[in-house]
Amino acid sequence: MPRNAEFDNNMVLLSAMREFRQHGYAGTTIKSLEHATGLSSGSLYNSFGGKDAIFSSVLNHYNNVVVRQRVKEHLESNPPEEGILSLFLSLLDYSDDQPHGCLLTNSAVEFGPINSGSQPGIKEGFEILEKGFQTAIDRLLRGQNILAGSQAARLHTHSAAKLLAFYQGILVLVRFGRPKEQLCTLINDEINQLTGTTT
Amino acid sequence: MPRNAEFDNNMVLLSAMREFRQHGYAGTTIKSLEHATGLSSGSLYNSFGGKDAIFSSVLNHYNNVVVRQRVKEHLESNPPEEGILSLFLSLLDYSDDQPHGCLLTNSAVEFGPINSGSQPGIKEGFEILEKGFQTAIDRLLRGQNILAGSQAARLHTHSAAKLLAFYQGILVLVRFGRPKEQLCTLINDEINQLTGTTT
DNA sequence: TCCATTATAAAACAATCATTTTAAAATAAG
DNA sequence: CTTATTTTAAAATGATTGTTTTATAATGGA
Repeated sequence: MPRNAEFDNNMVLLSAMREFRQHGYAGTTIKSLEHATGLSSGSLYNSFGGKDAIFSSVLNHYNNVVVRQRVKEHLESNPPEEGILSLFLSLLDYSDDQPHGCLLTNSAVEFGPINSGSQPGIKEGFEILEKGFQTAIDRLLRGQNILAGSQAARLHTHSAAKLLAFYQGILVLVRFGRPKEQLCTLINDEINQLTGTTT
Repeated sequence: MPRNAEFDNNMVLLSAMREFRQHGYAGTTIKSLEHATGLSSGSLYNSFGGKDAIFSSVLNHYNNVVVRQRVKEHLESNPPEEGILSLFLSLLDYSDDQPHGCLLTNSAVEFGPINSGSQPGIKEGFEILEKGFQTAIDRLLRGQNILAGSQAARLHTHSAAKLLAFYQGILVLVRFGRPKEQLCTLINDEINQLTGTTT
């Protein structure tokens, strides 16, 4: 076989990811991807395919290096109540001038219920998140010796979905530009209420 | 003065609103607006200005006929706990095949923290919502005879912001296409937990 | 009626879009 | 070294973008 590519595939995906997170799918052009990645359109089309395919690869990469990483680092750590809290607080870890926002949230909103089916990575990412929340909650209940079926357990029936909703809401507010301090206290309040003993 | 316009301004704004809610700002073209409104681009530019200006008018109209209307109908009604619940449940009132999503949520996510400043209507809409939540919570506390500064009151310190976050999260999940039934039980759980007596 | 002013529709416009083609440069295998 | 194959960069392509221009139709005020 002749000639090897001159670029690092992961680096290119990372650059493209930043671009899509900031400007969305429609707002990102091939030209802006050329500039961001340093590759010419020829190389981009040669190694990834069209814009759709690039986005698919980016989304897949995002699920692997961001979403799964977050779940593993926070939601599978001990103790679960601290992990859940630190996961949410990690959403505020961005350079103060421009929050990048979540590619899953942004894409789900941009594509809508009809077109989001064309990007399976969105649904996949949501499932990774929700399952992560579920396992954390399961461990939380077990740690508090709460019997399955009890009233205390019933309070946590849909907690995974609730956490997912709260998660998406926070990311909308992050993307909207809410001050970090506000979101920080907001998160502490909400998570402590969920994980704390019945106060 | 000569000749009057042949169209109803509010009808045109309503059609354009549907288009922007479904496809976003970037995903909506002048051609699609021509088709949706029945006007030619000439008329659109003549009466509203460019695409930006059309979107501004639509956003303003959305705040007036959707957001303020929702706040007035639900959050200023009695009793407040029922109003808050019915507000959230009203987010699920759409024809089953295609939820339109919230123009504020969608726009905040699409524009991002940098460009959203160019559309003051977004910030304005968020403020209308949050103030509505705040007044409802104030009335709720007063109705429950909860003293300001008490521990019970402290539980509700950031409730308005929390409700706003939950509101945005639900709308992301709506836009993502989550089944209504799931979101319905989710909403009932969350709001009852907030408004219910301390269980 | 006549005219000044506006609304309307269609054509025209340049810029930008995603994508393809072209041709030159590069390299692993023989 | 050769050569077949691939990467790469730049130019070219056709479609679509937002916007402007043009010409025609319409109407309130004099």
